[in-house]
Amino acid sequence: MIDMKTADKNKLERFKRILKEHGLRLTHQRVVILSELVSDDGHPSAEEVYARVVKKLPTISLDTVYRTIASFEEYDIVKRVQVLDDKGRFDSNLEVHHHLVCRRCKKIEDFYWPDFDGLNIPGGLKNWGRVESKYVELRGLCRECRQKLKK
Amino acid sequence: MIDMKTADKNKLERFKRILKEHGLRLTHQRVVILSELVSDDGHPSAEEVYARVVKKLPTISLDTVYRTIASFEEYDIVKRVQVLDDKGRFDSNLEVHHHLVCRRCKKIEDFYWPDFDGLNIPGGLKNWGRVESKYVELRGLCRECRQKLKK
DNA sequence: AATATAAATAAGAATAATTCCTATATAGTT
DNA sequence: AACTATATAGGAATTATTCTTATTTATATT
Repeated sequence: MIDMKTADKNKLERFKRILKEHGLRLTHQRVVILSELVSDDGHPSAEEVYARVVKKLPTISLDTVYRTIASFEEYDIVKRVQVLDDKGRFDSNLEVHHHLVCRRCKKIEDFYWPDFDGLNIPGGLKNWGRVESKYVELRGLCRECRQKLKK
Repeated sequence: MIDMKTADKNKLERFKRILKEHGLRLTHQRVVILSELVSDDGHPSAEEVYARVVKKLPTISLDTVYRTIASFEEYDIVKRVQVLDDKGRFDSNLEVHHHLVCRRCKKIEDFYWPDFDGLNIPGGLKNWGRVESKYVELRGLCRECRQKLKK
């Protein structure tokens, strides 16, 4: 907390502003959950966030973690990531980015791809409706899992 | 079944070949489940497949549907699709394709995007591991849902 | 600083999706 | 037609998530 990165501090400030704007209370639980989310870029699940938060707030309930993250999602404070046949996970990186997913260990890594971001979507999609975001998922085997499978 | 499209017939033939190759039995249940999957391009969930299959095989169990689809996945007979905070759904379209997803009604529509398929992934990803597939998800509001929200 | 009150929380029950267990049935082989 | 290993049905179990309700607490008000 003391050595928090500037970017993380900015996220916390933005967070507090959003709570105020929407008349949401600045509870101890919300602050701790958000801090854990912004300091963990490993796309943790609700259970994983709970495991970390409970060390600081021993009486917190898992439900509070779920409920809190759900409201963070609603106000665009974090985003949900869903990888095939895995539980829901969360991401506090709000920049336009994409994911590399390992099919074996389910590790999720962020990456940036401006060439893709600039690509126009196929013309034929015009009358589907309104496309709001474009997301790429690259799937494969991460280096560690490749090594393990070779043995 | 009588008016099955040629493409669907081919899928059934490929399916039978795969079963044989792997020493899997050609059960009545597997044939019916596969038929429902190939004739439904709406990306049904296991429950939805079950609801359709049970009309033809009234004693089939939901577990058989799950188990069967899981083995279909294993042998690349169908693919799993996972949309944010929705249940698992299945896709018998085995061509390289991508998805349009409506955030409101969760409808999933296939689309093709050769310009994307030809794009090289960022060089910096070289040492992540082995990327095996590239998948795009366009998210937004479908036309119907846009209309409904305007009212 | 004390009080009021609406919102948030903790704890556990409930639900939904999926998987496991086991006795029975059956596809493919002999 | 009989054999045997695989697959199935049915229900129990598990996992992830959400709901219910009594209690607590953040914030506004006094």
